[in-house]
Amino acid sequence: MPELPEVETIRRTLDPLLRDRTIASADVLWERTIGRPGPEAFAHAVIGQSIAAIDRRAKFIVLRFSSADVLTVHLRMTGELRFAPCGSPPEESPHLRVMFQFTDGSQLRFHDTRKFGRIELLAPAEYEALSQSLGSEPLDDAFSAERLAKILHARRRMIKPLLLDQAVVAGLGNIYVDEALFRAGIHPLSHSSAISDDLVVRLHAAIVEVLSEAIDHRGTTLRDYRSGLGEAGENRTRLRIYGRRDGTPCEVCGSPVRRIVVNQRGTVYCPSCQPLIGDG
DNA sequence: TGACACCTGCGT
DNA sequence: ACGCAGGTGTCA
Repeated sequence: MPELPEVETIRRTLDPLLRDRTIASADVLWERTIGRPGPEAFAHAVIGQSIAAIDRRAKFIVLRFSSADVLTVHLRMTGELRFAPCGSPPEESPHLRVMFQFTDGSQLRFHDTRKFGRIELLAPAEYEALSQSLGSEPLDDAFSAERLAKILHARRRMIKPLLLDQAVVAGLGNIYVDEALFRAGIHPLSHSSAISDDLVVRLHAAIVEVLSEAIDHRGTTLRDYRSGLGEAGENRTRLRIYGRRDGTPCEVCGSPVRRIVVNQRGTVYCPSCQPLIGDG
Protein backbone atom coordinates (compact mmCIF):
# COMPACT_ATOMS: atom_id res chain seq x y z
CA MET A 1 0.00 0.00 0.00
CA PRO A 2 2.16 2.79 1.14
CA GLU A 3 5.11 4.55 -0.36
CA LEU A 4 7.19 7.34 1.09
CA PRO A 5 4.43 10.01 1.20
CA GLU A 6 1.94 7.70 2.91
CA VAL A 7 4.49 6.49 5.46
CA GLU A 8 5.60 10.05 6.13
CA THR A 9 1.99 11.13 6.65
CA ILE A 10 1.49 8.33 9.15
CA ARG A 11 4.70 9.36 10.91
CA ARG A 12 3.50 12.96 11.16
CA THR A 13 0.09 12.04 12.52
CA LEU A 14 1.49 9.61 15.08
CA ASP A 15 4.42 11.73 16.23
CA PRO A 16 2.57 13.99 18.69
CA LEU A 17 0.35 11.12 19.83
CA LEU A 18 3.01 8.53 20.63
CA ARG A 19 5.90 10.61 21.87
CA ASP A 20 6.73 9.93 25.53
CA ARG A 21 4.19 7.14 25.87
CA THR A 22 5.27 3.95 27.60
CA ILE A 23 4.25 0.49 26.45
CA ALA A 24 2.43 -1.55 29.10
CA SER A 25 1.85 -4.65 26.99
CA ALA A 26 1.78 -5.98 23.45
CA ASP A 27 -0.61 -8.57 22.01
CA VAL A 28 0.53 -10.47 18.94
CA LEU A 29 -2.51 -11.86 17.14
CA TRP A 30 -0.68 -12.99 13.99
CA GLU A 31 2.77 -14.31 14.82
CA ARG A 32 4.36 -13.91 11.41
CA THR A 33 3.91 -10.15 11.62
CA ILE A 34 6.80 -10.13 14.10
CA GLY A 35 10.25 -10.69 12.63
CA ARG A 36 13.11 -10.29 15.09
CA PRO A 37 13.26 -11.26 17.89
CA GLY A 38 10.27 -13.60 17.53
CA PRO A 39 6.72 -13.14 18.85
CA GLU A 40 7.13 -14.10 22.50
CA ALA A 41 10.48 -12.39 23.03
CA PHE A 42 9.13 -9.33 21.24
CA ALA A 43 6.03 -9.02 23.39
CA HIS A 44 8.19 -9.27 26.49
CA ALA A 45 10.96 -6.96 25.33
CA VAL A 46 8.74 -4.00 24.44
CA ILE A 47 7.12 -3.82 27.88
CA GLY A 48 8.28 -0.72 29.72
CA GLN A 49 9.85 0.87 26.65
CA SER A 50 9.01 4.53 26.20
CA ILE A 51 8.91 6.28 22.84
CA ALA A 52 11.43 9.08 22.47
CA ALA A 53 10.86 9.85 18.79
CA ILE A 54 9.18 8.64 15.63
CA ASP A 55 11.20 8.72 12.44
CA ARG A 56 10.87 7.36 8.93
CA ARG A 57 13.52 5.67 6.82
CA ALA A 58 12.48 4.65 3.31
CA LYS A 59 9.08 2.97 3.84
CA PHE A 60 9.79 2.05 7.46
CA ILE A 61 8.15 3.75 10.43
CA VAL A 62 10.83 3.90 13.11
CA LEU A 63 9.90 4.15 16.79
CA ARG A 64 12.95 5.14 18.80
CA PHE A 65 12.78 4.04 22.40
CA SER A 66 14.56 5.85 25.21
CA SER A 67 16.57 2.64 25.70
CA ALA A 68 18.02 3.22 22.19
CA ASP A 69 16.29 0.09 20.91
CA VAL A 70 14.32 0.66 17.72
CA LEU A 71 10.95 -0.69 16.67
CA THR A 72 10.47 -0.80 12.90
CA VAL A 73 7.15 -1.17 11.15
CA HIS A 74 6.91 -1.98 7.46
CA LEU A 75 3.34 -1.83 6.15
CA ARG A 76 4.04 -3.64 2.86
CA MET A 77 0.73 -3.69 0.94
CA THR A 78 -2.15 -3.35 3.38
CA GLY A 79 -0.66 -2.55 6.79
CA GLU A 80 -2.24 0.24 8.84
CA LEU A 81 -1.04 1.78 12.08
CA ARG A 82 -3.76 3.53 14.05
CA PHE A 83 -3.75 5.34 17.33
CA ALA A 84 -6.72 4.72 19.64
CA PRO A 85 -7.13 7.19 22.51
CA CYS A 86 -7.91 6.01 26.01
CA GLY A 87 -11.54 4.87 26.15
CA SER A 88 -11.82 4.01 22.45
CA PRO A 89 -14.21 1.17 21.64
CA PRO A 90 -12.45 -2.20 21.55
CA GLU A 91 -11.12 -3.41 18.23
CA GLU A 92 -13.54 -5.53 16.23
CA SER A 93 -11.66 -5.84 12.94
CA PRO A 94 -10.68 -9.40 12.02
CA HIS A 95 -7.51 -7.95 10.51
CA LEU A 96 -5.98 -6.73 13.75
CA ARG A 97 -2.50 -8.32 13.91
CA VAL A 98 -0.67 -6.58 16.76
CA MET A 99 -1.88 -4.26 19.52
CA PHE A 100 0.23 -2.14 21.84
CA GLN A 101 -1.32 -0.93 25.08
CA PHE A 102 0.20 2.17 26.67
CA THR A 103 0.33 2.85 30.39
CA ASP A 104 -2.31 5.59 30.09
CA GLY A 105 -4.84 3.27 28.43
CA SER A 106 -4.37 4.46 24.86
CA GLN A 107 -3.41 1.97 22.18
CA LEU A 108 -1.52 1.60 18.92
CA ARG A 109 -3.15 -0.95 16.61
CA PHE A 110 -1.56 -2.64 13.63
CA HIS A 111 -4.10 -3.88 11.06
CA ASP A 112 -3.05 -5.81 8.00
CA THR A 113 -5.50 -7.56 5.70
CA ARG A 114 -2.94 -9.39 3.61
CA LYS A 115 -0.49 -10.15 6.46
CA PHE A 116 2.57 -9.00 4.51
CA GLY A 117 3.52 -6.27 7.00
CA ARG A 118 6.40 -6.76 9.43
CA ILE A 119 7.29 -5.37 12.86
CA GLU A 120 10.71 -5.85 14.43
CA LEU A 121 12.53 -4.79 17.57
CA LEU A 122 16.14 -3.98 16.74
CA ALA A 123 19.24 -3.15 18.77
CA PRO A 124 20.89 0.10 17.67
CA ALA A 125 23.55 -1.71 15.63
CA GLU A 126 20.93 -3.81 13.87
CA TYR A 127 18.99 -0.71 12.91
CA GLU A 128 22.16 0.93 11.64
CA ALA A 129 22.79 -2.08 9.42
CA LEU A 130 19.27 -1.87 8.05
CA SER A 131 19.61 1.83 7.33
CA GLN A 132 22.98 1.27 5.66
CA SER A 133 21.41 -1.25 3.31
CA LEU A 134 18.97 1.37 2.02
CA GLY A 135 19.68 3.99 -0.62
CA SER A 136 19.33 7.77 -0.61
CA GLU A 137 16.35 9.51 0.93
CA PRO A 138 14.94 11.37 -2.07
CA LEU A 139 13.79 14.36 0.00
CA ASP A 140 17.14 14.86 1.75
CA ASP A 141 19.38 17.70 0.59
CA ALA A 142 22.06 15.12 -0.18
CA PHE A 143 19.85 13.72 -2.97
CA SER A 144 20.92 16.10 -5.72
CA ALA A 145 20.57 15.80 -9.48
CA GLU A 146 24.31 15.15 -9.60
CA ARG A 147 23.95 12.28 -7.17
CA LEU A 148 21.07 10.82 -9.16
CA ALA A 149 23.12 11.12 -12.35
CA LYS A 150 25.94 9.15 -10.74
CA ILE A 151 23.49 6.48 -9.62
CA LEU A 152 21.87 6.14 -13.05
CA HIS A 153 25.05 6.28 -15.09
CA ALA A 154 26.87 3.76 -12.92
CA ARG A 155 24.27 1.04 -13.58
CA ARG A 156 23.05 -0.67 -16.67
CA ARG A 157 19.46 -1.27 -15.77
CA MET A 158 16.02 -0.25 -16.92
CA ILE A 159 15.05 2.98 -15.22
CA LYS A 160 11.81 1.80 -13.61
CA PRO A 161 13.20 -1.28 -11.83
CA LEU A 162 16.20 0.81 -10.80
CA LEU A 163 14.03 3.49 -9.19
CA LEU A 164 11.96 0.83 -7.42
CA ASP A 165 15.10 -0.69 -5.89
CA GLN A 166 15.15 0.45 -2.24
CA ALA A 167 18.92 0.02 -2.09
CA VAL A 168 19.25 2.73 -4.75
CA VAL A 169 16.58 5.33 -3.94
CA ALA A 170 14.62 4.65 -0.77
CA GLY A 171 10.87 5.15 -0.59
CA LEU A 172 9.68 5.22 -4.18
CA GLY A 173 7.05 2.64 -5.16
CA ASN A 174 4.88 1.81 -8.13
CA ILE A 175 2.66 4.90 -8.04
CA TYR A 176 5.32 7.56 -7.69
CA VAL A 177 7.81 5.98 -10.07
CA ASP A 178 5.20 5.99 -12.83
CA GLU A 179 4.22 9.56 -11.95
CA ALA A 180 7.81 10.82 -11.85
CA LEU A 181 8.72 9.16 -15.15
CA PHE A 182 5.61 10.63 -16.76
CA ARG A 183 6.41 14.13 -15.56
CA ALA A 184 10.03 13.80 -16.63
CA GLY A 185 9.04 12.43 -20.05
CA ILE A 186 11.06 9.22 -19.71
CA HIS A 187 9.92 5.79 -20.90
CA PRO A 188 9.94 3.25 -18.02
CA LEU A 189 12.06 0.81 -20.02
CA SER A 190 14.74 3.38 -20.78
CA HIS A 191 18.30 2.35 -20.15
CA SER A 192 19.55 4.17 -17.02
CA SER A 193 23.05 4.86 -18.28
CA ALA A 194 21.76 6.40 -21.51
CA ILE A 195 19.69 9.15 -19.87
CA SER A 196 21.23 12.55 -20.58
CA ASP A 197 22.26 14.90 -17.79
CA ASP A 198 19.49 17.30 -18.79
CA LEU A 199 16.89 14.57 -18.48
CA VAL A 200 18.33 13.45 -15.16
CA VAL A 201 17.79 16.99 -13.89
CA ARG A 202 14.15 16.75 -14.99
CA LEU A 203 13.78 13.35 -13.40
CA HIS A 204 15.29 14.54 -10.13
CA ALA A 205 12.91 17.50 -10.04
CA ALA A 206 9.97 15.25 -10.90
CA ILE A 207 10.76 12.79 -8.10
CA VAL A 208 11.05 15.56 -5.51
CA GLU A 209 7.93 17.31 -6.78
CA VAL A 210 5.76 14.21 -6.95
CA LEU A 211 6.71 13.10 -3.45
CA SER A 212 6.41 16.56 -1.91
CA GLU A 213 3.01 17.18 -3.43
CA ALA A 214 1.79 13.82 -2.23
CA ILE A 215 2.92 14.57 1.31
CA ASP A 216 1.21 17.95 1.11
CA HIS A 217 -2.01 16.10 0.25
CA ARG A 218 -1.49 13.51 2.98
CA GLY A 219 -0.85 10.59 0.66
CA THR A 220 -2.73 8.65 -2.00
CA THR A 221 -5.63 6.49 -0.88
CA LEU A 222 -6.64 3.97 -3.51
CA ARG A 223 -8.26 1.53 -1.16
CA ASP A 224 -6.55 0.69 2.15
CA TYR A 225 -4.21 3.50 3.04
CA ARG A 226 -5.16 5.64 6.05
CA SER A 227 -3.17 8.06 8.21
CA GLY A 228 -2.40 7.30 11.86
CA LEU A 229 -5.76 8.85 12.67
CA GLY A 230 -7.69 6.78 10.14
CA GLU A 231 -8.08 9.54 7.54
CA ALA A 232 -7.85 8.92 3.79
CA GLY A 233 -5.31 10.91 1.78
CA GLU A 234 -6.29 13.46 -0.87
CA ASN A 235 -3.59 12.88 -3.46
CA ARG A 236 -5.42 10.44 -5.69
CA THR A 237 -6.99 13.08 -7.90
CA ARG A 238 -3.55 14.50 -8.59
CA LEU A 239 -2.23 11.32 -10.19
CA ARG A 240 -1.75 11.86 -13.90
CA ILE A 241 -0.83 8.44 -15.18
CA TYR A 242 -0.87 5.74 -12.49
CA GLY A 243 -3.90 3.48 -12.63
CA ARG A 244 -5.12 4.65 -16.04
CA ARG A 245 -6.51 2.00 -18.32
CA ASP A 246 -4.73 0.96 -21.48
CA GLY A 247 -5.78 3.09 -24.45
CA THR A 248 -7.28 5.99 -22.51
CA PRO A 249 -6.11 9.40 -23.76
CA CYS A 250 -3.02 11.00 -22.25
CA GLU A 251 -3.93 14.11 -20.25
CA VAL A 252 -1.15 16.05 -21.90
CA CYS A 253 -1.15 15.02 -25.57
CA GLY A 254 -4.33 13.01 -26.03
CA SER A 255 -2.67 9.99 -27.56
CA PRO A 256 -3.54 6.61 -26.01
CA VAL A 257 -1.56 5.58 -22.92
CA ARG A 258 -0.07 2.10 -22.76
CA ARG A 259 -0.27 -0.37 -19.92
CA ILE A 260 2.54 -2.94 -19.74
CA VAL A 261 4.06 -5.19 -17.08
CA VAL A 262 7.59 -4.47 -15.86
CA ASN A 263 9.05 -6.82 -13.24
CA GLN A 264 5.58 -8.06 -12.42
CA ARG A 265 4.39 -4.51 -11.74
CA GLY A 266 1.63 -2.88 -13.72
CA THR A 267 3.12 0.11 -15.52
CA VAL A 268 1.38 2.92 -17.38
CA TYR A 269 3.06 5.43 -19.63
CA CYS A 270 2.42 7.64 -22.64
CA PRO A 271 4.47 6.47 -25.64
CA SER A 272 4.25 9.92 -27.15
CA CYS A 273 5.30 11.96 -24.07
CA GLN A 274 7.79 9.37 -22.82
CA PRO A 275 10.14 8.29 -25.61
CA LEU A 276 12.39 5.29 -25.07
CA ILE A 277 16.04 6.11 -24.39
CA GLY A 278 18.69 3.51 -25.16
CA ASP A 279 17.79 -0.12 -25.65
CA GLY A 280 15.61 -0.49 -22.59
C1' DT B 1 16.25 -10.96 -14.78
C1' DG B 2 12.46 -13.50 -14.04
C1' DA B 3 9.25 -16.44 -11.64
C1' DC B 4 7.14 -17.30 -7.53
C1' DA B 5 6.02 -16.89 -2.68
C1' DC B 6 3.72 -14.55 0.92
C1' DC B 7 -2.07 -13.31 1.66
C1' DT B 8 -6.89 -11.42 1.20
C1' DG B 9 -10.47 -9.05 -1.13
C1' DC B 10 -12.48 -6.66 -4.86
C1' DG B 11 -13.80 -5.61 -9.57
C1' DT B 12 -14.94 -7.62 -14.08
C1' DA C 1 -13.68 -18.02 -12.17
C1' DC C 2 -9.99 -14.99 -12.94
C1' DG C 3 -6.99 -11.17 -12.69
C1' DC C 4 -5.30 -7.62 -10.20
C1' DA C 5 -3.42 -4.82 -6.07
C1' DG C 6 0.75 1.34 -2.77
C1' DG C 7 5.93 -4.54 -1.44
C1' DT C 8 9.74 -7.30 -0.87
C1' DG C 9 12.46 -11.72 -0.12
C1' DT C 10 14.20 -15.72 -2.21
C1' DC C 11 14.95 -18.97 -5.44
C1' DA C 12 16.87 -20.60 -10.35
